[in-house]
Amino acid sequence: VKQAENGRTTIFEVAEAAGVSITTVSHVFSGKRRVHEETRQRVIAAATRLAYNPSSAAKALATGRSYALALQVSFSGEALVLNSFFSALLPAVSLAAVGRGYSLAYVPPLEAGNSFIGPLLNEGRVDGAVLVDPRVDDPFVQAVQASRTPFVTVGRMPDGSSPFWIDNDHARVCDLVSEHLRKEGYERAALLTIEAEVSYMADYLDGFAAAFGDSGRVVVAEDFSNRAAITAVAHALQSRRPPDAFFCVHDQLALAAAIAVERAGLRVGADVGVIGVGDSPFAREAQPPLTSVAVFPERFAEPTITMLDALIRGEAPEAPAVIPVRLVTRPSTRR
Amino acid sequence: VKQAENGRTTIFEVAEAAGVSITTVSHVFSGKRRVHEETRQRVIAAATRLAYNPSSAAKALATGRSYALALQVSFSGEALVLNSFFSALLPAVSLAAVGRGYSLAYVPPLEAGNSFIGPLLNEGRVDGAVLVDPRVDDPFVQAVQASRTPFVTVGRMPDGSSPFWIDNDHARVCDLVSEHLRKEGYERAALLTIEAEVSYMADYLDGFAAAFGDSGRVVVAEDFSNRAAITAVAHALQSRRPPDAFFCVHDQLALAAAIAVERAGLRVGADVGVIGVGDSPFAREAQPPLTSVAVFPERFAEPTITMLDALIRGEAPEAPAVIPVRLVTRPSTRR
DNA sequence: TTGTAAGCGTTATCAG
DNA sequence: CTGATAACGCTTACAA
Repeated sequence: VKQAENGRTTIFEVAEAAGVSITTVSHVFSGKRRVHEETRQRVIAAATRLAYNPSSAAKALATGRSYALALQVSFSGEALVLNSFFSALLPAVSLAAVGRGYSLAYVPPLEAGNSFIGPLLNEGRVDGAVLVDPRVDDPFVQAVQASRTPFVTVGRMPDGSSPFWIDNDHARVCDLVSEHLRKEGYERAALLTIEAEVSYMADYLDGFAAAFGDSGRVVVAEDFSNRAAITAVAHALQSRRPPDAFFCVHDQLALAAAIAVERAGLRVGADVGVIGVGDSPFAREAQPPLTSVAVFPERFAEPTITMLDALIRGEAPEAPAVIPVRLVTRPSTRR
Repeated sequence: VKQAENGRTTIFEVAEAAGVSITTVSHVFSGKRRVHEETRQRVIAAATRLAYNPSSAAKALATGRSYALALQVSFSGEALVLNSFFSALLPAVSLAAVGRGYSLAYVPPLEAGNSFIGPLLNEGRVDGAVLVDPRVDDPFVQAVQASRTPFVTVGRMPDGSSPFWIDNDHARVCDLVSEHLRKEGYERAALLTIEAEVSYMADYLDGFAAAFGDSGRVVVAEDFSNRAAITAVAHALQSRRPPDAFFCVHDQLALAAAIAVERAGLRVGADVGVIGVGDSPFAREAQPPLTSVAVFPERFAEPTITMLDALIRGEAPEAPAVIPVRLVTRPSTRR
């Protein structure tokens, strides 16, 4: 019988202790074939007593699977700091992955030509990837596609190239917002957004145009900073027919918009409505509290992992999932 | 010669194509022994042509190392959302890990008894762990110690049980703050903090006591929410000798403190100084802008991975690293 | 400077 | 219901 030199208990030792072959031990752990209950108990007992843990490396070599997934977010820096969606998504996805026996490797945004993209994908370190807010020109996204690694996106591929995605119901967001603003009597809404090549930006542009048509107007901030948004909003407020409401694609932009409105000597709510997306703590605790469309990052976890797991195992994945949203009304859109 | 059935190029195919043994191919890639330059070139050429990538699973099985690290943060939810330090730390650490050939597995905060803690650590999926703001009673932290997995902490173990850590220079934070407040003429500073079993909380309590002695006072908020902090600060301001400055252990608390000060009819800066830690975008863009002690999460990455790598390889790690901080003065502490 | 061959600890294919 | 045994694709003594 083989003895472990490095201290690890091996399948051989368990087999000997239980008086069975390693084949049986393997099957007790994998559940891939029936094992007589009594035998099973003996094996379990022996394994427990010897503190046996199957080596993931050996399993990986034998099966060709690593039982690890990669998760990448396309942005970092302040965009990440200010993104409460991601902060909630990451633990949830990780937990769901772990619940399926996968570990979750976090991949930072990588620059083109980064020499670590290849190894990660081509050395068989991961079985699949979760791409959050993917951009078509992202080097990692391209490498994932090139290496034929199964992947699921959170948010859609902007070019519609992948049918495997989970996304917020952005269309519904637009509907909820437009309906609410109308009901409150706002007439000249503007969409406050930033330039970014992710799918939901297009959704908001389309949805906003559909809901507001020519009466709507699009204001683009340079980036996610307060400074940029304040400048953009201030500028819009000085125009001939200034907007009387701002539909902001992110709470962070909404906060800035509210500040700009007040600096212009107008009242948030009574004069100019401000509404955001995300329902972050910042929206809740702002002065005045901001109306926002709540999204639920935790709900992405299970569908995402389920879909990716199916893809990896070559099974037919379920249809793309659209996660519901909810409007939370607060004083920033009350007249 | 073995042929790959699953499509992967193996070391055997490269060896044959280059007219050498697999041993030589192995050494060309690992660099663990000299290979004649000409031979080396042939091997590289063959490997490139065949798109060879060494199987990480096979490598792991042969060497006993997984080339993966785990990173865990002890908190989640709003505490995580509001923590810009972590959002910057994660990509930086991941990049540094990847630069050393490791992938980085994100481990969510796990509850005691979670059945996935064991496998992750005992199946040899990771060679080491990074524990961010560890708490002594955290199940994962305990499991890491029990499994004898090498680990480095970002922030110290509250019980001082591990000498392998990287931390902000919290003592210096206290010095900078007290010196600054004194210079600006504030005389009755209060420390605004929350209850949490992480090392830096103790640092601030100690540092504050040392700097302000009996003239100092500690105000404890229930949690990191604005509501809790506002309540605590409002209460303190109503006391007999109200503080004339708040030293807040986090920018998030400082923002709330500023709100509470204004609601009490006092002016931030002129009447009551407010100073935070983190120098987050929120501090920068607040009204008035908040004085804050800047910290540099990106600087944690290299020292952390270097230390952990040394530990894993059984080498002597460098001394604990203390990362410098910097005071950023803004109107919230200007009289 | 290079090669041979024995592991590493599983899974999976046959055969009983 | 259970076992032998050949992969899986590397690393690393040991030998030349």
